[in-house]
Amino acid sequence: MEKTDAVTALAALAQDNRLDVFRLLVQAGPEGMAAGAIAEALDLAPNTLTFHFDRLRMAGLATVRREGRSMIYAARFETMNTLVGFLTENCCGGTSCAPATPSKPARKRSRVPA
Amino acid sequence: MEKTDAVTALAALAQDNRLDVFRLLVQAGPEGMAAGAIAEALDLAPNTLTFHFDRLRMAGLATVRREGRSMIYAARFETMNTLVGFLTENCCGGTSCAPATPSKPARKRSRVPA
DNA sequence: TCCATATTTCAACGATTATCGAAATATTCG
DNA sequence: CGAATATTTCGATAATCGTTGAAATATGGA
Repeated sequence: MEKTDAVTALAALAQDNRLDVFRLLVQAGPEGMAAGAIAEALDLAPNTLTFHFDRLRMAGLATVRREGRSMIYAARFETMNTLVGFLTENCCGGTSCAPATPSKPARKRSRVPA
Repeated sequence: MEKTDAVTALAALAQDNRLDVFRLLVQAGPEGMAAGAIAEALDLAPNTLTFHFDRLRMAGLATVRREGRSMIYAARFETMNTLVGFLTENCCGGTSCAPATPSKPARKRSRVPA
């Protein structure tokens, strides 16, 4: 991930309403949510919402698809994970840094002992 | 973590020079770095840098301490980790989210928060 | 004390941002 | 077709942002 992509993604999340939208999408899961449903859930004007959707989409944090009259938005989880990795890159000069970092190489599920 | 704290932290990271500063601090580790050293490393005017440090500090992403004539800034890792947790809260409605490609069994990577 | 170093404060400026209202576009249904 | 629904586009506006230059503050050393 390029730095400018990271800045774009962070900027997309760094706004009250947009963060609400994104978190709602995250909770909605891969199936996403109709723009109208989001507008109602967050009490936002539809045109304002379009503006925010654009930002999220440009940042690679959301996708759209049309379904009848509705536009269905969904979170792009992969981008978010990449972003997190970018932030913690070379953390503490490469040495393991004390607190519970998500960049840690996560314990592998132990194989079934022979 | 409150939503407004998350927005503040994200906004603090959502700027080219500030993201550079933060990542430099992350890589510098808990001991931190002198303002002057950062200014030199990133080629930024000292007053501009002070402005950015303030943002990072207000967002809880950095700390300062004086050491002689220098101000030593260090990253606050805990805040960053909390922020990441906030973003992925209730991911996919609590069910394990299989990101992006449902076709492949997907390599194990980021852990799904409980 | 005086001087150099290191950093901060302040006022200004152009640029970007989020929101609004009104009008436009796309889709479905009768 | 024409009406209703769902969303987007456009133009305007106030607010916030990042940078600059000049001046101020704090520290350590001669």
